[in-house]
Amino acid sequence: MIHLDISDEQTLDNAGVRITAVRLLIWKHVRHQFHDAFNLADLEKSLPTVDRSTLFRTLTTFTEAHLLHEIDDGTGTQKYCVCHLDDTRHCLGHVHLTCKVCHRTFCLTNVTIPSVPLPSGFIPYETEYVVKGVCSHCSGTEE
Amino acid sequence: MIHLDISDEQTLDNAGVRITAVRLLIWKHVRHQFHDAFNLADLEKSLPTVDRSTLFRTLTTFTEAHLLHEIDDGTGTQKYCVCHLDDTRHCLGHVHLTCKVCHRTFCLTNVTIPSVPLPSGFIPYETEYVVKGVCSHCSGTEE
DNA sequence: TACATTTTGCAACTGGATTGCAAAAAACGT
DNA sequence: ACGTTTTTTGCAATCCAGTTGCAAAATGTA
Repeated sequence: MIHLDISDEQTLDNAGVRITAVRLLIWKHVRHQFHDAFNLADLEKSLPTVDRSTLFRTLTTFTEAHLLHEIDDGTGTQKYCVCHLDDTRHCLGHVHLTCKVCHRTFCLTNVTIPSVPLPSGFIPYETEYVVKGVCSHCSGTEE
Repeated sequence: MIHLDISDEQTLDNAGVRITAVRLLIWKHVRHQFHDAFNLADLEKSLPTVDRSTLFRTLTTFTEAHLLHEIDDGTGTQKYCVCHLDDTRHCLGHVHLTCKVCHRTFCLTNVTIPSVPLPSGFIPYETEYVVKGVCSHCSGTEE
């Protein structure tokens, strides 16, 4: 989870991620350019100077450091999203919306996943809750 | 959704799927061999006489005819499961469990997905609810 | 500065999904 | 039943996202 009042350098350092020129570039980019979930291909397009494998490894590093979280929205490609909340609730599990038209994915950071009764013996670790539909932008119902 | 009291031929016919020798072979196989979710690779292994592309296209045909439903359990490969209930609830959405150890996926056909408040303007179509954890078999808590 | 460690770029590879196309099978009209 | 049309199947090739080995570059450390 990131803090708004500290520098990007501090954010990486706090998360235990060694600072390099490339990592800082990538972090500033995902932090300021992407407002919803993005994937490796998105990042590749917008940062053509950095190699795909480096982007991939950096995303993995950031995810392990809890600067990003991974989303599996069912589109077949792994997506990532900046952890924007200070509390741990965010990364424990929240609802995601994915649009069948524009293929964008959004986090409902304020909605926690309702639990369901599980069969005895099954030990849960994490839950994925994804609503597929059409977003307000694509449905034309935006204000 | 399939009915227990009719023949496999009837099942395909009722679903509007033209009957061929290969389709009947595949249907009998998925219907009687797999008790939980399976993927294309599983089917390939157990039916080596049928080509992968045919299996793939047949799974697509069956899914479109609502004989199977697709599950995205986050393991990275598309899974399928026979629709075992007579009502429409089954294919509308139920909870899936996936085991991090054996990578098997199970349907909780009797548990419907609890709904959450959605932002106005978003039009929902379907919901994916997957609990990742360790199944009773792998956790050693089986009876 | 010299050396050790980590990160990066390149290229190659993996694995699952998917497609073009010709042969085989099934459906159809007579 | 026969030839004709349509659909299905098998094969091979391709696509694409993700991933890895390795040498070069960058960074950290004495």
